[in-house]
Amino acid sequence: MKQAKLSNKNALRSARMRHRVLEETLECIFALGYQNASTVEIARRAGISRGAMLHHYPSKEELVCAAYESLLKQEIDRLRAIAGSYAEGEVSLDDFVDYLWSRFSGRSFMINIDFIAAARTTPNLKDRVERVREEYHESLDSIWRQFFADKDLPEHEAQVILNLTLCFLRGMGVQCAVQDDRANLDLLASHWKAHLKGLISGKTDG
Amino acid sequence: MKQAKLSNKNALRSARMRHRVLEETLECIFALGYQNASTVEIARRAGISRGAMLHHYPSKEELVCAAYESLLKQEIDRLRAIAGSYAEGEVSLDDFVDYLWSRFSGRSFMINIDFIAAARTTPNLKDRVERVREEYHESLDSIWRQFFADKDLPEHEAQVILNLTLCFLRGMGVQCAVQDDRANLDLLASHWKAHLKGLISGKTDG
DNA sequence: TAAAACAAGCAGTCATGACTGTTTGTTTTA
DNA sequence: TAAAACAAACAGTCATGACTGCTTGTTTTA
Repeated sequence: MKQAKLSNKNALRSARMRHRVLEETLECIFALGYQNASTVEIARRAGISRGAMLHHYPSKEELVCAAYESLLKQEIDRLRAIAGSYAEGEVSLDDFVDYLWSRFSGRSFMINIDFIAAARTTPNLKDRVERVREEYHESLDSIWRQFFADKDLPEHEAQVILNLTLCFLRGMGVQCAVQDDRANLDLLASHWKAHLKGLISGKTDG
Repeated sequence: MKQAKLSNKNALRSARMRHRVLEETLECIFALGYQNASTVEIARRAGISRGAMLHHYPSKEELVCAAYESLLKQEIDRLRAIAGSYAEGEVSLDDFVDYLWSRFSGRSFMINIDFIAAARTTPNLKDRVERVREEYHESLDSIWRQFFADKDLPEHEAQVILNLTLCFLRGMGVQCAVQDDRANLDLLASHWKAHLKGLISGKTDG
C-alpha cells in the first residue's frame, strides 16, 4: 500500500479518508448490492470526489478488495475479543454460537454473500478474497479449540464439529438473505445449540 | 405468457427457441456470473439475434426470471422422480441426502447463489424468485415426509430435521463455491448422514 | 384450393445512459 | 517550493432496450 510514514497531518487525513471510503464502500454494497455499488455512488456517499477516491484506490478492484479486507479484519478483531472473554470465563459455548449466528445473519454476512458470488467468476477477486478468508478461519479455529481444551474430545473431532456448525450457520445465513424469517431461524439455531451439547458429551453415532 | 395454442408449427419453433435461450442463460450465468451474463453474450451463445431474443423475452429481467423458474422447475421434476423411486423402495434416506448434496454442490446451486445475491437488493427479482422457491420447498417437504412416514417421529420433528439438513447442505454449498475442497466436504456430509440416523432413532437432547 | 391478409418469428442498427479510469487543475501541508 | 491530497471535467466502453424491416407461417375468403 502507499502508506506514508505516520505522524504527518497528511497521513492522518489520508487514513481518515481511507477509513471513511472503505466504510461507505461496504455500506453501499450492503444497501445496493455488489453490482450496483458504483464508484460514483460510493464517492457521493463518502462526501468525496471520485478523483480523490481514485487517488487512494487507483481502481475499483483495489477499492472493493481493501473494503473486504477491512470487513474481515474487523470480524477477526471481534473474534479475538471474544477469545479474551472466554479466557476470563465470561462466555459459554452457547454464547459463542449465538455470537456466530449474529454474525452470520447480519450485514457482514450479506456483504460476504455478494463477494462470494462475485468472486466465483472473477479469478482476481477470488484469489485476493481467499487469502483474507484464510486468516479469518485460522482465528476461528484457534478460539474454537479453547472451548474443547478441557473436554476429552480429540482435536480432530472438535474440528469436525466446528465445520458442521459453520456450514449450518452459513446455510441459515443464506436462508436469512432469501427471506428474513428470523423467529424460525432463531429456533433452528437453538436446536443446533442443544444438539451441540449432545455431540460433545456423549456421541450417538459410530 | 404469450403461449400460443399448441400444435402449430410456430408454437413448436417458439418453444424450442425459448428452451434454448433459457438453457444458455443459465449456462452463461454459471460460467460468467450473474452480472457478466449480458444479453449480447447470451444471444451469441444461443446462436440467435438479440432482436429475436427480445421478441420472446422483452426485458432482461423477464429473461433471467424465466430462466430461474425453469431451473427450479427442473429441480422439482427431479425431486418428484426421486419421490417415485422411494415409493418403490429403491432409495434410502442416505441416498436422498446424497442426492441433495449433489444438488447443493453443483451448477444448480452456484447459479442459485448468484440469484440470491442479486435478488437481495433487487426487489422485483426477489419477489418473483421467492414465489418459485416456495413451490420448490413444498415439493421438498412432501418427499421428506415420506421418509418419516413409518417412523414414530412427530411431523414437526421431521420438519426441523429437514431444515437442519437443508441449512447444513446450503452452507456446504457455499463453502463449495468459495473453495472446491470436495474431499473434505464429502467427509463432512458423511458425518451428517451418520448423525441423521442418531437424530431419527434415539434423541439425545431435550 | 389458391390467393390475399394477417400474425408471429427473427435480424440488424441506433440512441441512451451508466460506469470506469485518465487527465488536468487547485488547494493544503511539509 | 515541492509533493501530497483533493476536485472536476473528459473520453472511451459497454449494456440495454427501442425501432425498422424482412421472412416464415397461419388464417380467412373467394
